[in-house]
Amino acid sequence: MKGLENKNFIPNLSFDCVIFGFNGKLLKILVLEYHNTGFFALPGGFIEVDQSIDEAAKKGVKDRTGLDNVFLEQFHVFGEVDRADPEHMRQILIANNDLTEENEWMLDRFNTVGYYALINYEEVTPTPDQFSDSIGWYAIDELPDLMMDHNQIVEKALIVLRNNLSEKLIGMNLLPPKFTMKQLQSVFEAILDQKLRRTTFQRKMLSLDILERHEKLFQGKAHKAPYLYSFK
Amino acid sequence: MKGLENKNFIPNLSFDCVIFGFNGKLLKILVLEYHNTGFFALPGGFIEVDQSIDEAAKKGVKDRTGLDNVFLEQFHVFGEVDRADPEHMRQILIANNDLTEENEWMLDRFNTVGYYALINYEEVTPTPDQFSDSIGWYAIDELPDLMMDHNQIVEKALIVLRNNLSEKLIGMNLLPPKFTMKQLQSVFEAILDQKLRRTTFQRKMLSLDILERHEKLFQGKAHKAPYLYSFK
DNA sequence: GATTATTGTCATAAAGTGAGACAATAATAA
DNA sequence: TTATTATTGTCTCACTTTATGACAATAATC
Repeated sequence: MKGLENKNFIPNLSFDCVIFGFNGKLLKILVLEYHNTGFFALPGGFIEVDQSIDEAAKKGVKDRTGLDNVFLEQFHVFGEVDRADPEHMRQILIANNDLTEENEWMLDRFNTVGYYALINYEEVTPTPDQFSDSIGWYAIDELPDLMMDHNQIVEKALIVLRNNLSEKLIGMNLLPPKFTMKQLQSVFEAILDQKLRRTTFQRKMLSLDILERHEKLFQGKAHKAPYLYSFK
Repeated sequence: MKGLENKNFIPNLSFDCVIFGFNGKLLKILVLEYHNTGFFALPGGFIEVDQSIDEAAKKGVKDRTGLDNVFLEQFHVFGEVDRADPEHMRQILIANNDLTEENEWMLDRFNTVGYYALINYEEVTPTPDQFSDSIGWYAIDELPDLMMDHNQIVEKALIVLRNNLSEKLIGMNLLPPKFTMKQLQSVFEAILDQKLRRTTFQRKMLSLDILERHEKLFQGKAHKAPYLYSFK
């Protein structure tokens, strides 16, 4: 199998990544479509015997997005006995001519560690993995039916993201290094799925003392030019 | 091996539990001491092939405490390659006369799912597992050196507990079904490791509308008797 | 029956948030 | 060149929440 040969993986354990991006309007995630099966799935993979789970997930995100140094955090382990139907994996292996004896371990029960990543949408070149022929951005409320329990994994990731948004101040990971206050507000609104009050939002963000204001203004629109900010 | 024979476990994956209790003054956790090795460790175990990770952890807590229906939640997966020194496990197996060929899988790399539990200290009868000769409560700031990365696991559990305390309102799980406002405040103070203001705390708790006040008062002290409350 | 320690509640001050007003200004239209 | 438009940065005032202290109520003890 391309890419998996000569590697030793830990059995019964995988990782799956909910990779969030923001296109200026909508919160989106990266979804793979597998060859000839019509299955949609989250980007994921297995853990090599001499690789930490974090390293494996980090490499997974790098391979699918080209990005290094991304905000990436595990959020939950999904450990139900029958969370993954082995029949799905069988069909994927068959579609790839990979249903060999040495790959049978992939049909076993799998526990998976869920990770979520926040990335700068503009910097990404999505790249399919060896099983899939397409990878693309899907708005969070227009996801296709995903394999196994991947829709639930996304749900849980969203809950955790919403909880951590204000507390950990991670929203800026979805934006370019320099951004306007309005862009930042849009990120919060997209994630929380609610409108926020402009003046209150601005006052709060500034009071947190985490933003650096740059004198260089963002111009090009027919109105007062807003400041650009970066994360301190 | 007593208790493990005839069972099929998932390799390379375990769980460990940080079981919190509150004795009225201090926040404590349950720690095991292993036979003849002097090793201290968190209660934990392996996951059977037809058992979810949650079920395994739940059973682990039941076996060590006798308690069912306990607040129990996973908080982190520890997946570093060398987080567990196989030499420790080897010594434990030797001390138990269990270092057989069929137990060699226990010497392999292990990823572990960390759980934390909050229990009513008074209801517990701590029970050692088959490898350990003692189990006992240790104050959170007087823990012995634990095996492997178990001290770090406790650290992380504490951080998560502190974060979730106010948000998820889980503090009452450390108390008997009926408790006074002062007891509840003591729990918060022990977990957060800081003094809280009595009137503010009381007003906040009552405003949350999660407590039921009972007319039956707690008596026995030389002052006005406080109300008893229970969780709604 | 007075004393003591602690409780339940209120009063006031301080801090934080909601909601709108208004001047400033970059591009566009006149 | 000047007026218009849309949006930004900031301020104000009302309202809500939190901090802090005061005080009466009361169960056991002296």
